[in-house]
Amino acid sequence: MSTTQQLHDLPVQYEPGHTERIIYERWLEAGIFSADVKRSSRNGGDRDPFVIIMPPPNVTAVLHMGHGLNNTVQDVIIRWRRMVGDEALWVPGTDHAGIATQNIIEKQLASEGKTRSDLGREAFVERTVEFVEKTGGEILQQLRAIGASCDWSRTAYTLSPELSIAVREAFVQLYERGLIYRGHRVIHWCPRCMTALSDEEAEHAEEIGKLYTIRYALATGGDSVPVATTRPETMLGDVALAVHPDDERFKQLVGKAVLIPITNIRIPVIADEYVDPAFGTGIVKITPAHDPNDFEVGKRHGLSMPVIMAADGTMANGADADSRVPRDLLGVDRFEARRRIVEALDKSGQLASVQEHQHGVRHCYRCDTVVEPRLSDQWFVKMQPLARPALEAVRDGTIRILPERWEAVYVNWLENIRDWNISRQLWWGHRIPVWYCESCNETIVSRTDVSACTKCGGSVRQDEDVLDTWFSSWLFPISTLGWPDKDAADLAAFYPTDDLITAPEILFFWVARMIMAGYAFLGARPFHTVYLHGTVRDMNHVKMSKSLGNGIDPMDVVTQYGADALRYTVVAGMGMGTDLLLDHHDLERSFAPGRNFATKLWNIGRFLLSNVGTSPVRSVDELTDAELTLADKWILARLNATILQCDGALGSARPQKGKWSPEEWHSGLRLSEYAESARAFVWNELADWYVEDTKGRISSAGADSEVARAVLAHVFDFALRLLHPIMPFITEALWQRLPFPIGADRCEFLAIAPWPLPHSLSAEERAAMMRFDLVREAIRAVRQIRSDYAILPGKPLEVLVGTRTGATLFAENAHLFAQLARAQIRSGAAQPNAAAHVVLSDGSEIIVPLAGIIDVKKECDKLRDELQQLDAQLDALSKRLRNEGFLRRAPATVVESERRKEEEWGRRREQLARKVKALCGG
RNA sequence: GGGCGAGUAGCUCAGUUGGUUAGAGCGCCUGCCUUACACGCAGGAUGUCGGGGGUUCGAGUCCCUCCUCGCCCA
Repeated sequence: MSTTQQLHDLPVQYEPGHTERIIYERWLEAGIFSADVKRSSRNGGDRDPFVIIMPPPNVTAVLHMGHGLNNTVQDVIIRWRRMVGDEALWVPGTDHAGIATQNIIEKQLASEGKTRSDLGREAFVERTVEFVEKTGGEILQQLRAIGASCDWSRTAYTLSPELSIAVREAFVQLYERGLIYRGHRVIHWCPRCMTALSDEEAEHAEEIGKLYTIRYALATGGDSVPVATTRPETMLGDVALAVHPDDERFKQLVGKAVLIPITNIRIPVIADEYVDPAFGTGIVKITPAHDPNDFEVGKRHGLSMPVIMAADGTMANGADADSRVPRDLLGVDRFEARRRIVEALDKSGQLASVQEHQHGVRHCYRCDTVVEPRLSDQWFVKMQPLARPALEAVRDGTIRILPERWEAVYVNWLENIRDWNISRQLWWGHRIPVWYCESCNETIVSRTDVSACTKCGGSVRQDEDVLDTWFSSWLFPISTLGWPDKDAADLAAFYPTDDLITAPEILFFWVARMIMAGYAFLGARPFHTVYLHGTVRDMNHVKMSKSLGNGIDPMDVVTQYGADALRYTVVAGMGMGTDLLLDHHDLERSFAPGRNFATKLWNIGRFLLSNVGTSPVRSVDELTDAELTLADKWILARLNATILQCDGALGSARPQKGKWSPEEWHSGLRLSEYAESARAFVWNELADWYVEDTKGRISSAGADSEVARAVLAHVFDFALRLLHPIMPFITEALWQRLPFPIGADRCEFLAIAPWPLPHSLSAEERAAMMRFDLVREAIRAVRQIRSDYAILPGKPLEVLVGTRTGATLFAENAHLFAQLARAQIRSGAAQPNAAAHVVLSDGSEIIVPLAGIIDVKKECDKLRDELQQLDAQLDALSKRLRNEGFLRRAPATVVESERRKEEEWGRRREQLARKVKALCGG
């Protein structure tokens, strides 16, 4: 597709499937997505680097609309910066997704009647690697189809050898700095995934459960003590009952002993501030191994901590449990055990009551299984010291979070941060780089594999567990650029990066932790902007997901309507931070905005091709003021205004002084406004007015035809540049076919063509815009009359413009009336009662003689309505202008503009009143 | 229970430090196959800015209060 040979036949219909594939290939061949360290200004080059690190999708994922939206936003931004002239780098990658991937392989094995222990660790990992190798790249391939301009040569993978070095380095460094430790405590455990989870991975859900009140008999006989619990099965692990020390009701109980129902194990009643006297009966059971709060109570009181459940959630006698679990409950699932225990309590009369009870229950974020609190040994990251700089960076404007309201959520989380459990009892992931000596119990934490104890030379075994996947992804901005290699060229050229674009759901999981890692390992922010976009939902506002069956496959959309249609729809439909609503039952309707606009662009292109042709045009720079028509000046001024609007909506790409000033902070990345500005210009101004205006001019040979061709080609060129980041394919396809001035310094691709530069509007341009706007108002008035009286568009009309304000202007632009309203401008008078009348905002009048058709009553009603409305407004206005307080206190400029308004409105009112009198007799 | 946020046209949302007649897209209604485009063109309708109170010359915008909803964290 050099420049001209394919121009001649622009198909009637745009064919995205064909065009997009070819164009993407051409971009790849030209290498325009690859960043060069030498061009980065941090490396002595002449371009500012602009870097986005992609939130890595799961390696096993296939593209869904959430990815579609996320990556479209990133691509829009990176393409914009590339055109501006930055050394743009968008690093793609995938994430090994420990739990999710392991679950897939385990499911496969289950269908073969096997478990992972049947295979053994090594074979299991091997099989997973094979699976990932086969299917892993799919989502990145799909991203190419939506136009993602990533630097594929830098594709990263969290489990690659390079990134694994970073993971080990991070672990060892933090350990050496005392920020990683092994802890024995109650953590969140998923009995289905058979692994520990971090606080963030155990999601809260409000549920209606049951609150059981159970009678614990006093060991001395006599009364029983009522205890409320939502999890009666944990009773088997009780080591005490507790009351609040100040609770007068139960003071006499403290120090006495009670018997656990069913097992009759003797436990004490203790006093602890933790107990909420208002909850339940005011007496709670203490099960230190199965509740984090009870664990703290247990530690305070030196209680034993019997574990009464196995890892898979079945009842079992674990550490310290002796034989607390009765034989008939051994191996029984926790929920079944709950049912049986409740039944037994009911039979023995120890179940006092059962009430409905709303409470928070945590679920595994990967499989939704109810999480079980469980006492175990895990590795933790001490978060408070890491959080401090991350908090400071957002507070002082080093990093901005958009939309701003998420900043409070971020701050709130970091202020109450808790230590991060990074151990996962999985096989798929980075194995924890810790070895334990079998002889002397030494713990060895090492960057390299250890084969013998460094202290006694004894044999060692490596920790069985792997690290939380987020422990590798929190390093992504530094590890993908080469850390921990301090001499890595990418690190020098491209770190810190610029924007991080993701969904709010992973603000804590990932974003906050990346910021901490940036400061912890490189002492610098990983990026200056966090852009959190909304969620894709269906028409009932339910989050789209494959499993719910309300998903949309972006690839279907690309096939049917093209990537540009998808991208435009997504960008235009998504205000800052707002959700994107799409109808999965009606793709056509959902993506109509993008598809329709793409078609519109295509047709403008077809018009240009057939009317402007392909031969070179004059350069707009050499067009003189005298050559340009009012319409030319107007569209050029509007183009300039549109560039300013787009730039304004996109905002400052980076903080000018290192930190974001409040103005910069609030003005950035309003992508939907940028899209709407560009669209409105192309459609409502260029196509609806200017293209129509040029039709007559171009078809008649002569100098003016050349002027119109030049302006048309120039304006469309720049419009395509403005739209390219949003709709890269169709704009590139059209741009390649556009006529250019002879000798123009033209890039090979629109994708690397310079972003338009605006200038500030001159007074002359402003005047041209105002005059043309009046012409447009007049033409609209004629069209309105046409519509009011149902006069077919093709039927010519006569328009009388009288001798008032706009008359000369309208006469000078008679061709516009002819082209845009099929109206002939005439001077002279008409019988008032045989014509339709419109009084324009400046008092000019449009009179269309319509003898025989005119409905005088209708005309009068219309004019009287307008007059009445105007009078009401003038009333309010003059009241304001007679108000002492207003005149004294309002700024002079406001008062002045109100005065001017009164004058203008007064002029129009006068004209309207005259009209009404002439036509309606009063 | 704590924190954050939102209620503006049928729907999704803009509305910059208070200052025109409160806007946009989609949808809706009417007419039109006007030689780039019916995936289009032209015209049109639609708001007690959640309720109440206050500050002010002036409130969608600031303050108080109530109602409704959402999110995050216990």
